[in-house]
Amino acid sequence: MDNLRMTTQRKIILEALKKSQSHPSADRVYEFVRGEIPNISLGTVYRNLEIMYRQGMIVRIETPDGQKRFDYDTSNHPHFRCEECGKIEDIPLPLTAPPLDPRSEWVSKRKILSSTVNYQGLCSDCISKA
Amino acid sequence: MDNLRMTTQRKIILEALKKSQSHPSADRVYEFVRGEIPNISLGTVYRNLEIMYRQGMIVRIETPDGQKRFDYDTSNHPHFRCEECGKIEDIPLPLTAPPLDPRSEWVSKRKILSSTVNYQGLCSDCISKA
DNA sequence: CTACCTGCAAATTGTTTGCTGTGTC
DNA sequence: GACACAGCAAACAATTTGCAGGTAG
Repeated sequence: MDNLRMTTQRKIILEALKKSQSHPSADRVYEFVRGEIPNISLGTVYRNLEIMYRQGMIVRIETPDGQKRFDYDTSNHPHFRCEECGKIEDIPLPLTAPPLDPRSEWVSKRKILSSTVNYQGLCSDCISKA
Repeated sequence: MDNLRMTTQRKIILEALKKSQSHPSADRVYEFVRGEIPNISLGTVYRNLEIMYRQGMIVRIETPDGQKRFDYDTSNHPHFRCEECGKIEDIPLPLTAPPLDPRSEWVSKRKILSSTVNYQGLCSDCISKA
């Protein structure tokens, strides 16, 4: 039941993510992949992104505009989101969330598994447009 | 055009958020508010949450389960999300994202406006259930 | 009195799912 | 050859929007 198959579709979807710097939405991935497999279905794209996400093969990013974005890079790295155009970029600096003191009472009652850091602002494109 | 009115509905929605510790979704806010104004419409709740969010009166939180949550506390504080039950809690510790070095080339090309820190794991309820 | 706002319902948007045939391992 | 997976379309869930009447300032 957990036996993954590397179908042509899955391979190309993963490839699309790998090539893209832009953390595309399912929709964008669909558009791209249709260049290679014109009759692929949107459902297949969603299904594969979900499966690969659950496998930990890719990362899923929540956004304020209600569309999930996907990232090929599974290393824990911070994202920067442009508040103007919505673009999401990787921040190429080693940054991690401050560690939670395990001796604190609040922390000791919970099990902390992971953390994420995000920055927002204006990207270089949107700055030069303004 | 940016002239806000404090209608009964808006007041009660804000009140509901203020009372709630649980970072409710629009749906939950709707349920609560119906206790006071039985014939309020869900559209009104959405409209008001959106307006108040845009005014900076409240905070909107993205979640992996595809429902936005809202927070009365607009101070920049970290959230903890339980991966089991989806509950979102405020972390009562002074924690901020690491500052970005403005001298770095990457940073200098952008305008950083804000940052958020999030932690994920298991809440105390879900630990004791396991 | 003037727009902003409400309730209602219909429309959109993003995503999921049931079905039936297919291709991977 | 079994069983995960594809395509297709219909179903869903969260949120948005058009309209006509109501109300705060």
